[in-house]
Amino acid sequence: MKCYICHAMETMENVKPLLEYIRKHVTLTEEEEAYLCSQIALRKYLKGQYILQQGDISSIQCFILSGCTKMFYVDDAGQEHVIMFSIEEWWTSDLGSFATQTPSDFNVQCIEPTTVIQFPYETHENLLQEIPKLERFFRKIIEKAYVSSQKRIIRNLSLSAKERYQLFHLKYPHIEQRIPQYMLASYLGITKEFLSKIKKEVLQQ
Amino acid sequence: MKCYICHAMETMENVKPLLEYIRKHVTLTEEEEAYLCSQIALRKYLKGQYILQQGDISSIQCFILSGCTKMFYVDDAGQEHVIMFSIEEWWTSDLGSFATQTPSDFNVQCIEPTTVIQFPYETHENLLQEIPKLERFFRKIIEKAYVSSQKRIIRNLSLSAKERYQLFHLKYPHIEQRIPQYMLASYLGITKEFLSKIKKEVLQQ
DNA sequence: AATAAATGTTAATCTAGATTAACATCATTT
DNA sequence: AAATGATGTTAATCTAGATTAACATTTATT
Repeated sequence: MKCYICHAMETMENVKPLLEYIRKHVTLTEEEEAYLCSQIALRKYLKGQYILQQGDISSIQCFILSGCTKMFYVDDAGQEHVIMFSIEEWWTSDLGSFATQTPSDFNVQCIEPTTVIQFPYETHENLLQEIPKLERFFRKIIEKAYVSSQKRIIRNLSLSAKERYQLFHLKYPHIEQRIPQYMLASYLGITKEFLSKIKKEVLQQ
Repeated sequence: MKCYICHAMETMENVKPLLEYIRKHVTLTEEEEAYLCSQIALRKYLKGQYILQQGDISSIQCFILSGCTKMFYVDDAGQEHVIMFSIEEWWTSDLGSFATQTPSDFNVQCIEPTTVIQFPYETHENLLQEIPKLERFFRKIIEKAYVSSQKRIIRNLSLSAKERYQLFHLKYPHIEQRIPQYMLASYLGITKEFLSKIKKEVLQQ
């Protein structure tokens, strides 16, 4: 099978993680996989580059092959609020803006050099109609995202800042290592000064 | 068309709001609609009854025909945290538990006498495979739910309690009228005493 | 009509986490 | 290696919202 992204054999490799990921949820035929590949594109971003900016309509859904992104919201007071981090084998984009084709509330910025597979909106909707199994796949992906979003709401309502930090530290040690501490503080909903204090307390215990 | 729920003509009325709601998103044939109706059930709950209890696996997805429910989480300290209210023309259930068939983190309780249309899990999955347009429909519903969940996270991170109250008051005045104030406080993530104080301030302005 | 249960209010006191500001490290560029 | 910018720490002070507890009002039950 020839790579539909760059038409060369060697970079066929790039699509593999995506196909394997999809296989975990649904089983596509070889033709369907090939067709899927013909509809997507590879894109590399430098550290600091934006995949999406607040106010723009999200035209792509991105599957991360390598790198790390943060999705954040800048409020009226100019304060940044990190909504989520995304790393390899996960999605990044404002799904709301993508699905409804309305201006996004969020920014998505690369905090490492990042390589993604892009699903453009126009082809995405057709693709799902042509391959209902993909509709199923995306439904399941969104379900997962929704569930973790709900869990985040609970955590923010019922845990103290210290407990939230400890949970993150336990669940996502590999992410903690890759992001500056002030961004984690923003994700946890606290100031960097307070996170610094918490971490000291946790270490002393 | 005969009613598949109760096999009587007069209660065919009951399914109408659901069909109209579905029509806003996808177009089903008459046969598809009939088949859908054959797979669902009507259920009435009294005020105070539980549709789902924390720890149980959610076996049904519910579309509300009339009434009002709250979904809430009881934390380790015994504190209740309201995640969402649902009224007519909306869904209620722990989608996470339903989708993954794992024990739920949430309770869903009726705060009014409530009538719902139920989609049982076993038939739901088949239904979606048999009618891919319904797969699409549910994908869109979940997208919507996910988007509002994300928005809630932002609100909780970037707005003060007073601002959150004012927003709720503006956006959901019809819900505010139907729920006791202490439940709204829980939804807003504050104590009932503090909400009482806020409301007084807002009125005096 | 009387009582109990559920809901809402007020005010005093307390605390988790914010703010400010000065300083410390570390990484990058010249 | 000096300098600049990005990141992290510490400590003092401040505040939004929690807690407690007493009381008020509304609604349901006998």
